[in-house]
Order: sequence, then C-alpha cells, then structure tokens
Amino acid sequence: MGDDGSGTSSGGRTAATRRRGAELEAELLDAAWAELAEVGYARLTMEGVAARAHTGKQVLYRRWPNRAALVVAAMRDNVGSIADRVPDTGGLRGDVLAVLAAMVDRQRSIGNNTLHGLMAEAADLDTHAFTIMGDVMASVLRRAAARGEIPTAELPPRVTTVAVDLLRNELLFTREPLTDRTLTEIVDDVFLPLVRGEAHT
Amino acid sequence: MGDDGSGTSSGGRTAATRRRGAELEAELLDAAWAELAEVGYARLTMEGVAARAHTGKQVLYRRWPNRAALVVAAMRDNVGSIADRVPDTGGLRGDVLAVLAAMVDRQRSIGNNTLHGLMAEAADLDTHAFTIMGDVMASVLRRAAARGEIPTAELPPRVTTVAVDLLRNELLFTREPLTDRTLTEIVDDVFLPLVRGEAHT
DNA sequence: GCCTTTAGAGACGCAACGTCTCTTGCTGTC
DNA sequence: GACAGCAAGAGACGTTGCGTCTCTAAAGGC
Repeated sequence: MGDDGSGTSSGGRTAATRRRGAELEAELLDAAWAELAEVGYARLTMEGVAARAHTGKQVLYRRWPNRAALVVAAMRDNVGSIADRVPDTGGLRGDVLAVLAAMVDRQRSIGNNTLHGLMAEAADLDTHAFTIMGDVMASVLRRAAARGEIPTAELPPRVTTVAVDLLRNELLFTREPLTDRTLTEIVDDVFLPLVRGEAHT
Repeated sequence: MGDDGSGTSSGGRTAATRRRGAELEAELLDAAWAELAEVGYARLTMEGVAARAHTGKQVLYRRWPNRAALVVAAMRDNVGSIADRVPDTGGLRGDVLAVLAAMVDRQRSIGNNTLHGLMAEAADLDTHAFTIMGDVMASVLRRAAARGEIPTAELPPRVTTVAVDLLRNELLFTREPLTDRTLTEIVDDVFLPLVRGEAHT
C-alpha cells in the first residue's frame, strides 16, 4: 500500500515526530485525566484515551493492564496526597477541619462516580490511601497533645480516625455536594467530644 | 422440534407449561439471586439470568430496565430489612451490637463486590436504605432513654448514626471479614462514650 | 551506521448489551 | 367453547468496547 510518507500530518499534528519514555507517559496520563473529566469513569474507554493522545491502544496496554490501573495512575499523577502537607493552623479544631476540607477538595476533583467505579473494578485498589489518613490524623493529634490542648494523643484507633471515616462515608453516599455544616458537625458533635474526654453536654 | 410433551421434566422441567405473572416474576428473581451468588455481580449477565430461568432476555427487560435494577429487586426480594425487627435485648449496648451484627449479616449475604458494583452503576440507588438505619438507631436510643440508661435520646443526628456509619465504612472498605472486635470497638470506644455524655477515660 | 526496541495505527475475535421479531401457549370475554 | 389479545420463550441482530495481534517506520544504543 503506497503511503505518502512525506505528507506532514493531514490531521493537525506533526506525525514525523515520535514521543518516547517519560515524555510520552506524561502525555498519556494527561489524556486519561482529561478524558476522565470530560466523560467520567463509566464512559471512559481505552480507545478514547488512545485517540486523545494520538496513539494506539497497545501503547496504553504496554504500561497498564487495564482501565482501572490507568485511571489510578492518572489520579496519582494529577492529585497530590494529603499526607504531603499536613495542615498546621495552630489549633486542633482548625487542623482537623483543614484535613477534612482537603479530603473534600481532593474528592471533588476526582468525582465520586470515578471512585465508585474504581472500587467496583479495582477491588484491591487502595487500602493504602485509607491508612494514610489515619497517619495524618495521628500526627495532628500528637501536636495537639504537645500543645496541651488535649489530655493525650494515645487514643483508641477508632477515635483517631473517626472524623475521616465519617467524612468518607458522607462523601461516598451523599449525592448532593457537602456543606461546611457537615464538616463542623462531624468535628464538634463527634470528634472533639471524644478526644477531649468530654462528651457532648 | 418435536417436544415429548408428556415427559415430565426430562432436563428438569416441563417445557409445555408457561409461567406468568407473580409466579414467573418470583422465579426470575430467584434466578438472578442464584446467579449473583454463583458468579458475582461483575460477571452476572442478563443472558445468564435468562438462561438460568429458562426464558428469554425480553422477559427480563420487560420488567427491569437494566442489570442494576434487576439485582436490586432480587436483593429486596431475598434479604429482609433490618427495620422489620428492631432488636430488643434489654440493654442499649446489646441492642446496638445486635443492630450492627444484623448489618454485617445482611451484607455478608449480599457480598461487597455486589454493593460496589451497584453503587457504581445505580448511582441514585438507595439513599433510603441508609436513612432507615438512622430510624432504627433512633428507636433503640429512645428505649434506652425511657429505661433511664442514658440521659436523653435527643442527640445530634451525627451521634445517633455514628455507629452504623462507621460500620458501613468498615464493611465497604475492608477486604478481610469483620471481627467482633471491630463491632465492640465501635460501640465501646465511640458510640457509648458519646451517648452517655462521658467520653473515654 | 546497523540493530533493537517500540510508537502509532488499526484489524480481529469475543462478549454482552439492549432491541426486535417470530411463534405459540395462556387467559379473559362474549 | 371459540376467539382475540397479551406476553412467554427463544434467538437473531447491530453495536460497542475489550484485550490481543500484526505491521511499518521512527528513535536511540552501541
């Protein structure tokens, strides 16, 4: 079949250049992320991502075994971990609210259909992401104890993670967008009474 | 194809008889439930359910618009609601543990891959099922207050539902089967301190 | 400057979806 | 007791997306 080799990209990009290695991979992940934002996880297809990245499916499959893995990689690449900047507002209440707000933010940028889809497909996905939030809370609590704001940071693990657990529940099962009210309720009605050793009056 | 009409159930059923109405529907739901147990939600197909029920796909689509709706109907048909028998053990701690144990049971019979799958596909699924657990807890708490076991049943809504919310979180994100330990931690470390107005010591 | 790797493109077979069509048994009505 | 109409049972059909495979030619290593 006679290819008109010299023709520079009928469609709009220089076909003469060919990406490789890290550069290519970054563009693949960007394409996946863009596709995710545009059509959502349920309707994201390998074909769609490949087309958007102006490449073939094989290039994707060479790197990730399936849709779920690709999307997880795209998320990791585009969304920073909360553990990287543990908030420090100077007070326990502010710190915890900041942690929760960061979770809300991160989840808003991912979209909860995506999370549901991933949990269904990539079963073994991400226990890691959950334990991390426990570490963040532990660190926030240690600082509060050091300031003398609470009697001790040695709390039952359930108590340590109660705020993030409740928020996660809310994020995944509530359809309407979260209000700040929800965050303050979690902190003021449940979390703080428990860690201060004074339940609600 | 000559059917040997008189043969009662060569392969196991009389092809000469044709089911209708409620009888048929019940068998369709049973088939869906059996299929769910056997291959799991991810690999449950309309074709598979139809074949198991010895019928055609159209019979299914006439009743339910898609997989998710069919499975939800099958679940409703096969799994009783916890609200039907609110436990009454004579004490608050026992009641709450019984509610949680019932949730664990129900969820074990459904399987959490199924839940993940449904949440991904039937987005608007089941806000109802969640509010119901809140009602159950409210009723348990009212009885405890009437017995004088706790100062008041007028608690912030977050506190009322904290135990079921935490358990739901655990059920959906933990891969290994839950231990009783988890249940008692939720109740003793979080729930009871909050409702008794005495946080952990 | 040859040789290996792999990007880019798309064909292929498979599985399941959801729709449509067809025949034929069941049921309510006159 | 005949007849009309509804829907069961069965499967063909077009479509979509998966994951694999094949092929050519561009990059880069040595």
